[in-house]
Amino acid sequence: MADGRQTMYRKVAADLRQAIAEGAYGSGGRLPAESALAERYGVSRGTIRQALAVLRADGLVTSRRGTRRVVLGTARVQSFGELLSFTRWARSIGEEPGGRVAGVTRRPADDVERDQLRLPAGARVCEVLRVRTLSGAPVMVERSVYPAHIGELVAALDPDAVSHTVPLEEQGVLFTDARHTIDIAFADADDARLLGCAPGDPLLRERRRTTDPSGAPVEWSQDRYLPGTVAFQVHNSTATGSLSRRAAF
Amino acid sequence: MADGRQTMYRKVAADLRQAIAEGAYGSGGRLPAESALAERYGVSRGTIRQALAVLRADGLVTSRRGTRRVVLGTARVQSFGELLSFTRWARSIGEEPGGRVAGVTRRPADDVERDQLRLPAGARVCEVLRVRTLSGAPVMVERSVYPAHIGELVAALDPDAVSHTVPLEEQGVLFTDARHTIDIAFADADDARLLGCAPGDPLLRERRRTTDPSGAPVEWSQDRYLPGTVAFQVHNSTATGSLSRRAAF
DNA sequence: CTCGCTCAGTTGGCTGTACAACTGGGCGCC
DNA sequence: GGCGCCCAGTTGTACAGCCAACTGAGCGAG
Repeated sequence: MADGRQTMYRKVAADLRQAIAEGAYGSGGRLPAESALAERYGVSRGTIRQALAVLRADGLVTSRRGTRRVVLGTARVQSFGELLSFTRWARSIGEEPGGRVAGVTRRPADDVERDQLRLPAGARVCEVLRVRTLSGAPVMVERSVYPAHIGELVAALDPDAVSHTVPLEEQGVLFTDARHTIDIAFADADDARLLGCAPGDPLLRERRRTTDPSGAPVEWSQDRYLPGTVAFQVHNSTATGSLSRRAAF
Repeated sequence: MADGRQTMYRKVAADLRQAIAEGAYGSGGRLPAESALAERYGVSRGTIRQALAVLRADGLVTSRRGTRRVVLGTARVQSFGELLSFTRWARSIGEEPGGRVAGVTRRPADDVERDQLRLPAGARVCEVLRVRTLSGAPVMVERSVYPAHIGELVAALDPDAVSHTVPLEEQGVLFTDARHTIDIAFADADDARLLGCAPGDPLLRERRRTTDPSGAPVEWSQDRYLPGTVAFQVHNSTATGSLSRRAAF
């Protein structure tokens, strides 16, 4: 995994996460005080607070002034990489992912794409249509739009390659931030053909804009899942919020 | 709003958020250095970093070692209260929310409910079925399950009350953490009758478990939206993640 | 017995410091 | 002109300390 940088607070967070998952404090139980953890791990209280902030953002523990932290749940949380890459996600849950490129189009960007990818007028993009499978069964259709210079890298990959994100990262294209919009769409002719459903059938749609470390958009993708195959789960709190409800356009 | 506690880092975050929304740094532009902001606001760099962590979690700015922060977008982000309360959300986007209680049931909790609300065997719950409207048009059916002691408070409210969360908070029932699971469901007879669609029509489903500051579950709700009325939007990054993809059961 | 107060314990907020890791641009060498 | 090196600038990580705000339990008054 790429985020295995060894800092103290990451190590503490990972250790606490495992302890919680093993039920060391029970569900609904209380964590030791920050000062006690600081002594146990031999670090300052600030470092412990940094580690706990990670767990709080993941929805594993509460945090309230005046009382010790409470364990909220023991849910396994996915890393950013597992969320972004269908391949990594599938493997992390023990499924065998597959994929097949069903079409590559090079064309001028439309208005939405220029806005999302922050491209100048007249810029060209590369769109990849792809069906993704779990254990051989089609599950999702992926329409990814890339700026031309990244699209060339994608188009050069093996059409049967299981993962696109992994080779892209090896070529220096990094994904660090993503904005997801989730709603319902209805299958068009391509969707129906690739997923084996009827045109007009409902699909769970995830539109995603991904950016690299410098904040430059690198991908604008629309994924359509067959109902009953995946669900999206989010945690938020008064302290850390990243989910919002939007009026549909 | 309830989260208006005046701390320095919140004030700085709010000020920077507004400046970004007004385009003071441009989209894709660079923020001043932390040290410069610290001097401008007369606070320490640590406080500035706390404020910037808020903006980063909201997906407004990047953060990368070695270079100044980059403005990712100017999206308006909802507060936790606006997300949790349909009423507050509707008002924040200038729509007129409405609601009508279509049924209240008191019964023993089933297995899922006992698990979600962390109730002992044999505990009873109160289920409220409710249709929500925007400008008079039905948009969503809400099935909320409360532990008995909270359910009594809800049942005592005016059936035509627009908001349930606001009076609940006034009676000391606070919502601070929530876990959302989003997928597709199909309309049953109740949904069809209340929303004016056909049984079997697809609906965007949000299941939500909400907890209070002490970590005790206070609500287990299932909301079903008509397609094309709302979408859910999430931001995540390698630094802060709260979204995950789940295999459907 | 019950209610209210006090108090130790705990987390939130803020300051200040130091060093490590990294970026981007400028400078000089070739 | 093009290339690589160096360096100032910037953010990340960690430490230490202080006070404020709040919780929960125990104690005492009524």
